[in-house]
Amino acid sequence: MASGSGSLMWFRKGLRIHDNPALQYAAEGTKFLYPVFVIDPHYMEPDKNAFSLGSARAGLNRINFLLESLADLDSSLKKLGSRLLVLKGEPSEVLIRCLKEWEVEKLCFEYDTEPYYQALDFKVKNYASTAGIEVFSPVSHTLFNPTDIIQKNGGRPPLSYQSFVKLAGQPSSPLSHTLSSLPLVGDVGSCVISEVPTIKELGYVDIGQDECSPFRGGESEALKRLNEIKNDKEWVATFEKPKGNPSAFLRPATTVLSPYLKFGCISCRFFYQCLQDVYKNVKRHTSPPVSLLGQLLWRDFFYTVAFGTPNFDQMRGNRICKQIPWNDDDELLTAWRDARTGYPWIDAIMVQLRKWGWMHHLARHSVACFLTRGDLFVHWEKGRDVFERLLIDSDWAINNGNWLWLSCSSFFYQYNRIYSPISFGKKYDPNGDYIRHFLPILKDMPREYIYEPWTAPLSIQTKAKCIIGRDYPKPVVLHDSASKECRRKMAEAYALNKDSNGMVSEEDIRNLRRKLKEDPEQEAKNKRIR
DNA sequence: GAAGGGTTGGAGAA
DNA sequence: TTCTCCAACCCTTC
Repeated sequence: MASGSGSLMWFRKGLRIHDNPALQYAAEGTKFLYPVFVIDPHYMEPDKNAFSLGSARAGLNRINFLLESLADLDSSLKKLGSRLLVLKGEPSEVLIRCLKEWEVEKLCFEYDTEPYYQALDFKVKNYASTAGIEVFSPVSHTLFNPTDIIQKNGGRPPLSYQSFVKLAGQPSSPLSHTLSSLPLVGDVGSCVISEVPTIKELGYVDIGQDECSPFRGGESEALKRLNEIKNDKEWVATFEKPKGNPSAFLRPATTVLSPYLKFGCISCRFFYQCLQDVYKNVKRHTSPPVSLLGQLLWRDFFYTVAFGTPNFDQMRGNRICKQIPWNDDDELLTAWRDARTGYPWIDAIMVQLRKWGWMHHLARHSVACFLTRGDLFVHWEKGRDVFERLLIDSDWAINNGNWLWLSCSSFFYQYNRIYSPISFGKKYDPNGDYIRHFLPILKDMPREYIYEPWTAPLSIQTKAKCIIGRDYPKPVVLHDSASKECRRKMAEAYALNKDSNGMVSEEDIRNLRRKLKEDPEQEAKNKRIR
């Protein structure tokens, strides 16, 4: 054991050959290389109790995307004279067993800032150091090292994009070296190794192509997509994030590189370099924060804040999160989750999420605002959970960061700016083609009623073969009054947070919740009495 | 303490 | 398509 002549490359994210410093270091000066991926059954195997097909932690689309990424990685490794060794079990136990059994002197894996990996890596590193195994764990999932930025800022993460950019400076460059071959895989002893499983082998039944994500996983697919983007210089040069069209689904208005960045099928540093190359060759181009390059900076911003903020993924105990007395209403939550709000724009987006595991960022904004501060006043953590499960690109730092943003709990505070579940979508897609595609029950509804079908006369509903209240639900809330009510609640909650100077107790929240439940008219009277 | 700025609101006017 | 107003938030900087 230990002090052998092999290297173990532990893949988790970073599922790529290009710009992979951990892989490159693992392959250097070693006789044997063990490229390992551990399948955690909890993450991958079916859970019948979950609200959608998938495991306890991930929806089927993301599991499938991961399997495709692994198969692509395996195929690339094979071309280089190696292969992916797939093992099953609790990752730290499996890893430590491999380290014990194989002759390994170097353990290499990409550094990861997520709490899950921090805890996991702590256990594995601990064992490696007692066994005298060298550990190499470089930062290559982000452009910058979040630890450095937090240190530069005096130990706390910067809380605005602008202050982050000032601290960040220039990102590190991708590796220029391309691997042409890899060392042989060593003897695996008694460890049970398998090929990358298929979705069926994991215990899932095949679902129709119609019902699943059109985006295929893997480094090859990612590089192909990046290449197409690079070739469309005009598109790259004029990209402005807030101006994208959320209803475009035949040709999405963004790069759809997010799932590939999430799993590290593509290197963000390589992507950054490609964008700079395009910018160099055009007369003028957009700039951060709205440009494509800006999107990579936003990604690093969220990674940095998430890493430096204890309890980033919850309201309680999170010092940058406003304490707000959200409703605990399961009926409203499931109506939203299952695309039954009665607002076609909202429901179509939720269907796209369920089927594709991806939707445009403004569509995400629209439904996140609707669930939380805009209409339903349901806790952002509940919406976060749904996104985390169903998105193929769900990324711990970015998903939580955006829910904090959209719910006006952190980063963004203009709670009066509410997305309308009717006019926002109509602005981009007056005919409702997006709705007709994802909610075919409404496909024959005339365009003047497609965003508000409950206002259509019964004769029109009959003709469209869609009776509201029978074939498609009535709205769960009335947007005009619900959004007004939400504004009132947000104002009250903000006032409480201000008065308490960031020290809002559980009891304060309970009291405010009780107060907000009172009749608004009574509330007005109360104010006058006071 | 005031002023300026904030990737992505809506509605109505020009 | 671009503007102002709505009502007024926060953080950063000075």
